[in-house]
Amino acid sequence: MELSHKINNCKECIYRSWAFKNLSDNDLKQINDQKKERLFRKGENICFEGDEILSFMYLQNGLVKLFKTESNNKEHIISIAKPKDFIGLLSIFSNTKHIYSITAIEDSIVCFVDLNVIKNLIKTNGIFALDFFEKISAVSDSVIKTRIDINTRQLRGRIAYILLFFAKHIYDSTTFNLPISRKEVAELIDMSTENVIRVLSEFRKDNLLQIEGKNIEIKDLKRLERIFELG
Amino acid sequence: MELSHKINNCKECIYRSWAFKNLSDNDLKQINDQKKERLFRKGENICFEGDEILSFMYLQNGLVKLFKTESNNKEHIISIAKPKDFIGLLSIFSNTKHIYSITAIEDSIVCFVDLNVIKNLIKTNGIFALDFFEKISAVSDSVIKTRIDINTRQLRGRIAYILLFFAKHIYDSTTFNLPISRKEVAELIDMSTENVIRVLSEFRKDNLLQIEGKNIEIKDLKRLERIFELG
DNA sequence: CGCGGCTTTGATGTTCATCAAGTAAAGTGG
DNA sequence: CCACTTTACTTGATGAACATCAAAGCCGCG
Repeated sequence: MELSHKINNCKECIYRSWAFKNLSDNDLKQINDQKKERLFRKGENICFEGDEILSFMYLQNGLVKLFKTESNNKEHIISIAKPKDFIGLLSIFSNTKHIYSITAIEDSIVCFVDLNVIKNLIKTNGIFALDFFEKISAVSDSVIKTRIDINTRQLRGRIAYILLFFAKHIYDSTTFNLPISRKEVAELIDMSTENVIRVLSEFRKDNLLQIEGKNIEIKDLKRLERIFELG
Repeated sequence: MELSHKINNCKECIYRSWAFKNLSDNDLKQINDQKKERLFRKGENICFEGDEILSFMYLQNGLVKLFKTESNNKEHIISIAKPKDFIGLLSIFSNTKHIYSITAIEDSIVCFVDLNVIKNLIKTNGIFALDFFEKISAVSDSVIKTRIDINTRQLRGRIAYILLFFAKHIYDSTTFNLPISRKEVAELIDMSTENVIRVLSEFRKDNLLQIEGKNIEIKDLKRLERIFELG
């Protein structure tokens, strides 16, 4: 990952196409003048449950997890956000405090835009408002869809899901380095760590996967997809 | 329920406070002129998965369920919407077709507003845009939170959840008529119909509930809440 | 080097879905 | 309105899916 490349001008930001394509130079300047970019190292916290929401947060690069700490001190991962995702979900409009914690699971660059600036743009630029909501709606809908996909399946289907998720949506390759621990996989798809490991081993023995620590190669994509489909 | 009372003027609609409080008389007229209200009888379908999205739908009265039909022809209920909820979730901004089906589980009045009128208002009335997104964000966030609440609990906790949901959020009473069948409860909280019945019987035997068919009285709210908390 | 957290495998018991079978309730057509 | 059919409800018995416990190896880190 190229982290030394610091984007200083929104106008030239490669992610501008996202929801900001219809901003005038003037509106864009509003964002550019006060936005802050920050690099978070793998494992670093970006925000905590209960923190005041001050910014709209946009993931430029890397990978982060949204999670909740349960009463028994266990963590439950809600979703994994990838580049171009806005992070923090919709609570930024309906809450004053973050309802989830966010941590980088790979070195990540997050762009912070003052929430008031965004709100002001929504008020004054109708085209932007629609573009913007189209995008953030898609993210929220996909979180709901994912939770259902996971919870209506049993263990093998869930593991298949998460492997396909990383292969297709994150790394666009059948070979990748799993960015999270077995324990975190468990927290993400609601199963025990032991069973995550067991099912992965089973898949390896069945020649579906090749595994060396965090390094995973999907050797039979078709069959893995079928396991996902069948639940 | 008073279904003969047809609301003809948005200006006097008791639900106007919702997200439409800051509309000028002129803007309100735009909505009023083309909105359509319709009564759906218990069991009637409001829309199907795959239908084109033409309207913003707002539940004035009654109760509806959002669900998906799985490949094995089983239904999976995503959420139950109550009066003042907009129904259809956020997909209305990021999709052209409904991703869930919606059916009335009690006689319900739904108000349909042409989606283009809403989009136009978002474009031209910034205050409205913000009010509006604040409300619909809250609904989406609550769907996500609910799915997590349910799926991180085991059977007794899930049944406790659903009983408390109806008692607190829908009927505001510890005595109520369960509007859905045991089977639908099962589809909503991801468990088998038999086990829904079993846990309900168990709660009855433990003097937590009194049950006569669909009629349920919560006799020990505190203990039910504790069961929910403990999972 | 040693400690704590992650990983792995096996053994055990719990939770839960499924199957079966019967009763009650709710539609449906004559 | 009644016989008939279907759908909902209920309970028990069984086995599958899964979490939990236990023990040991591994790895990174101070």
